[in-house]
Amino acid sequence: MHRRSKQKEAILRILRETTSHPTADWIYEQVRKEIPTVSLGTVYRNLKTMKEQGVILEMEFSGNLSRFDGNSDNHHHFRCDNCGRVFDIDEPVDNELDERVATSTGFLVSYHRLEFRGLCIDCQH
Amino acid sequence: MHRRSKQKEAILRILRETTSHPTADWIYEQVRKEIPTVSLGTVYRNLKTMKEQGVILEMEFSGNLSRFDGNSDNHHHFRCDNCGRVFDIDEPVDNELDERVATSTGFLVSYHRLEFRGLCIDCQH
DNA sequence: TTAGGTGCAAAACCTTTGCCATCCC
DNA sequence: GGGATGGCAAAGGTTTTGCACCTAA
Repeated sequence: MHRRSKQKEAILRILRETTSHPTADWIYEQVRKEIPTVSLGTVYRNLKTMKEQGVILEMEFSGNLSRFDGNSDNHHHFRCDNCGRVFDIDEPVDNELDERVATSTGFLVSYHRLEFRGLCIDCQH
Repeated sequence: MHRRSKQKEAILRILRETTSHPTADWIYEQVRKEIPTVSLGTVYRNLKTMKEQGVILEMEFSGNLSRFDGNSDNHHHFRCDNCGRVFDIDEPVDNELDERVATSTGFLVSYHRLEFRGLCIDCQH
């Protein structure tokens, strides 16, 4: 079914080694340092596959380009409106919220995403 | 400074008349019904301007295409993972959350966005 | 052996932009 | 009149895809 390849493994490792929520292109540049012949298409293909398998998280809510997160646990993000960097926030996830919304709407709520916006420390001056 | 045009007024009116959080292209199609010569570029230009002025909200977190919201008050959204529709959720906004995160991170937190995911009523069967 | 993965390049998509005509104020 | 706005089309940038070749199982 799923085969291993050094490209796929490099992509996942690089994603897990950083906390910077990189874009596909950034990941491509990093992979290229160890596999110079890798193609951008391969990076996109693997990111898409891993996202569908729940191995990684695609952050669809962070601006123009998609960003990826090697940690697929449910956690929150802070995005700086000035420099665009994304940080993990360890505020606990409130699952009661999902239940309240499920009750009031009749929808089946599986999870929620929380994104804080503002200015990071570096950009407040 | 800012002049009026029937294109701009039509775009804003259409956006305010719907609760469907449309894409730029959907808005373009609607505007075209009353102004057949309108161009997609004009729709994008005006959406961008209104977004910068805070008149409308761009929902950057809803999938591949941007979606727009004629209601710029702070409120939450539910996105159906099956049909992709976006609904407003009237769960109250918790401003304490922003303060907690500000305290623990040192960031300046101006607001947060909350997006629920799951299946809407129509897609549960 | 062979289904799945890769590289490459083209295509597809969404969004922005330059240029010139047109319209408001 | 003169700056703001629009129409058109081309450019830009990101993501997807078709195809021939390669490779892990």
